[in-house]
Amino acid sequence: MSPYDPSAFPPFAVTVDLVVLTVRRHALCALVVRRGEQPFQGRWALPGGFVRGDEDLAAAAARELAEETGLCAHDPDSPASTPGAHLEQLATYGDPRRDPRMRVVSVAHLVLAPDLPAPRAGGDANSARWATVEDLLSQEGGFGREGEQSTPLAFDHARILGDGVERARSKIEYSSLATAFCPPEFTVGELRRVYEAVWGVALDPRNFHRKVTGTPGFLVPSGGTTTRQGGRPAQLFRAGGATVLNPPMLRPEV
Amino acid sequence: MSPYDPSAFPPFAVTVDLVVLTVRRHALCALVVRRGEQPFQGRWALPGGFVRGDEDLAAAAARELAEETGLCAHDPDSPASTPGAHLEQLATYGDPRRDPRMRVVSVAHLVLAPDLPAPRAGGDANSARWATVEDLLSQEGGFGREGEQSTPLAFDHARILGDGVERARSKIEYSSLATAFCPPEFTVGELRRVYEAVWGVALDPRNFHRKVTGTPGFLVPSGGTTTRQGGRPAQLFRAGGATVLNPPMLRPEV
DNA sequence: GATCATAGTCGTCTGCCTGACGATAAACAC
DNA sequence: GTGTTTATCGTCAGGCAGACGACTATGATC
Repeated sequence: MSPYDPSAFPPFAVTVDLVVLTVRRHALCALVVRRGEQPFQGRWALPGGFVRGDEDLAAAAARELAEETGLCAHDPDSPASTPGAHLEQLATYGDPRRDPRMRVVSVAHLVLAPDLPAPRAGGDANSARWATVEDLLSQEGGFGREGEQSTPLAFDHARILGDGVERARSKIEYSSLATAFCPPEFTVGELRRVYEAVWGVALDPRNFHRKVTGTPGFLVPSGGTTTRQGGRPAQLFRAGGATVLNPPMLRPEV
Repeated sequence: MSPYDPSAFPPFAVTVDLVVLTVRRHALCALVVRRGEQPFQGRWALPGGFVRGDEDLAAAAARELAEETGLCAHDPDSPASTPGAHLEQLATYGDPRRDPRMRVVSVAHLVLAPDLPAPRAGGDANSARWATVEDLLSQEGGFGREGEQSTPLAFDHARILGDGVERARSKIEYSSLATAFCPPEFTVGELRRVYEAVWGVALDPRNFHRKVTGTPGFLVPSGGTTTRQGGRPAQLFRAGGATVLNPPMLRPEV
């Protein structure tokens, strides 16, 4: 058979889905959009869309991210534009029955962003909002506290979200990525609250302070101080050049 | 526009590519096949092929693996068949120009296998062989020692292989996956040689022994001993139930 | 202004883990 | 037997982390 025989490579639709995580009010939150069309019409889903014919996967993810949030993604693998959020490929989901309409392979991406203003609705999404990961992944499917209908996420998005959250929880152990959740300048306490929100545990402020200030390249003092968290003024830091944390910052065991 | 408008989702071909790693003669080796057709005809490439229309990604990877090696993959996410090799999704590569013929998105998978007999040729591959990762990733493109032509891997397969090797190097730090390179029963020394081959470093036999035998659930004694490595008989072990190593087994720093 | 609550920062102590390395044990080759 | 190889146990010092005491500097409250 000819290598161009179409029957040799059944056509797939390829999409990108985004797990956009942030920390708001001491809770790990994900961006979800309400679906405007079938299937799963009216249900919440991860933002995403089709990859264009001449577009790289990371570019498609960055485009969708900008459409949904206005964020400019910073892909470490590509020449950096304005750094705003961390973007990395997460995993690819291709179960033949994951979309009832047709064969869709979705390349999920993970975005870690600082706390953002209210999300703006994207092109084909009725509305977008932040929801706590806890609500989204609870057995009932979430949003109880806000009075929303308690439905699980569309498609296999709960699994994708779970994978993204686990990736984030694991990556902040041995990388400096937790700073991606922080504004450009932040205090040690703010960084600690990021770890606490992502891991869902309480950390000792004194040991945490010793650890992060003692890890070379993790934090560099920016000179100023702030009192926006109350209490004694805290020193302001920026993310240092280090990307890997050695030794790592291990989660407390259960 | 209708959600079924074909122009909304340009068709892609979806393939799986395999990074099959093993340890042979104290060296980390990867499985490569010689391409029988254009493009890159005659060049070495990672094994792989098109995903079928009704096939899951992991199933496609397991099928290609069986076709190339006869190995039965053990995907931890799916109900285990005969455990033979570890298989996990690695990453997805979708640069629009990575295949000159058409738009191909390739979902790469990583396989860790014990030392195998000589590979058997797959369906559309002229021949298959093991090559050391060092040779494959050297600037010249490899195979100098064997007298082969010194050409780099086809497509973007050098990058995929590099990503797979780095994943393997990193994963054996904090998981028990190094046992996937070993036969069902193995000695501490054999396991140490796996770490040494994958990381490319020498490890202290005494500290290594203390570490792996002291990590709960990593190794369970199988009762017997062997002297197949020469010297004093060594106790035989099987892989224990633990999948994560706590505390991890960190690579020595450079 | 004194007091309190809050948050940040510096130290101490102890136990665990690791790297370096000495010593012994049990096989094989000669 | 002697030497070589590999396996295994032990010791010791240094580093790091968890637990926690102490002190500092702000705003809030009385």
